[in-house]
Amino acid sequence: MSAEDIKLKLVEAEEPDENDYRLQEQVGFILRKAHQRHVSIFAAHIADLTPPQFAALAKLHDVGETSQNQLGSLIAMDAATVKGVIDRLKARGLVELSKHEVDKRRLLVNLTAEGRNAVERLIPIAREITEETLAPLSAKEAAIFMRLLAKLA
Amino acid sequence: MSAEDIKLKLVEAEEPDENDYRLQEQVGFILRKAHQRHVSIFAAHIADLTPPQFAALAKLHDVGETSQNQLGSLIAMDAATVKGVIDRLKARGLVELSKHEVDKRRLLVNLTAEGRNAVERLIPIAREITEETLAPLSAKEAAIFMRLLAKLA
DNA sequence: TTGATATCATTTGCATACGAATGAATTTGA
DNA sequence: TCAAATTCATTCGTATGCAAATGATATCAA
Repeated sequence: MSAEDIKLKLVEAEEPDENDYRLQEQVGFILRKAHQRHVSIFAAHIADLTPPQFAALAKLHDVGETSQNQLGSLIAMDAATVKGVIDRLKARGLVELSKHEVDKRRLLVNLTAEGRNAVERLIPIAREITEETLAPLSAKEAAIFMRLLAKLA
Repeated sequence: MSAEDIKLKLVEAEEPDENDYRLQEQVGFILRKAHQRHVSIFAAHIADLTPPQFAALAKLHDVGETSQNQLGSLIAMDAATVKGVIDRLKARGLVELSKHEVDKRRLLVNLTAEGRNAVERLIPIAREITEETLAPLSAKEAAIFMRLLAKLA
């Protein structure tokens, strides 16, 4: 093999052909699919709430009363998105809103009794959802995966 | 320590307290955040296309003419979603549609010359997006992560 | 052959998700 | 103190994403 051939081979190995882009192997694409699969598993276990709605309820259960924006930042939703989620939870009587006495800009969000009951009933199911989502991995693999995923997010 | 205490301790270790559900540690939640981060990186590099739109173009570039539904299954989009994506690409002149001669139900999708130019120009950038998305991981970690992520998706 | 099924595409309705613009209230800093 | 900057929330527009219903066409099976 000539020096030229070797160089060619190295270049091939390092720089993939531009015409050969494998969508199915790109992180973004697989991340999107993994997320889709999770949402589907979630829906199969909890039909009447979406993952974002449950996230809002679970976080409220965890931290108690918060402003709408603050809640949004805790569950990674921008202001516009969290508003829609909270509006729908409010319409269903799972959360209630009130005005902050001191800072009149803030809208405080709280679980209602019904909302609290719902979260507490659903948390065990949410654990099953996590388990089923990770089911394709062994316990060791799952631990490694979660560590690396957290670094990416 | 009494037998009762030991049993209590074991139960605590195996069955997490129902009141202590850590949203931030659930796969679904982190998956959603990782996906959000990727979309944000994508948008910073490619402002005029979304990841699904690019996926459609890249896949068309890869496989050539396909029916709309077939394309959808190749890029993990249901019929309703892929229709919207293709409609918008068509409106921008990046793909063109035609009817299948034999099977009159099918709508064939093709890249236009402009669409082909766009994909070929963007593929190197898409590689950078993948790289930046995986940047928090070492090369070894990234390889492991991709293997495990693929198992989940 | 034809009736039951299945497939392809479309439409509607609902729920994220986010950028950008707006308005109200608060905080900062010169 | 008071004008500028920031924060909180809302609204609008656009783009996925999916369930369910519908219509057209194609395939299968009795």
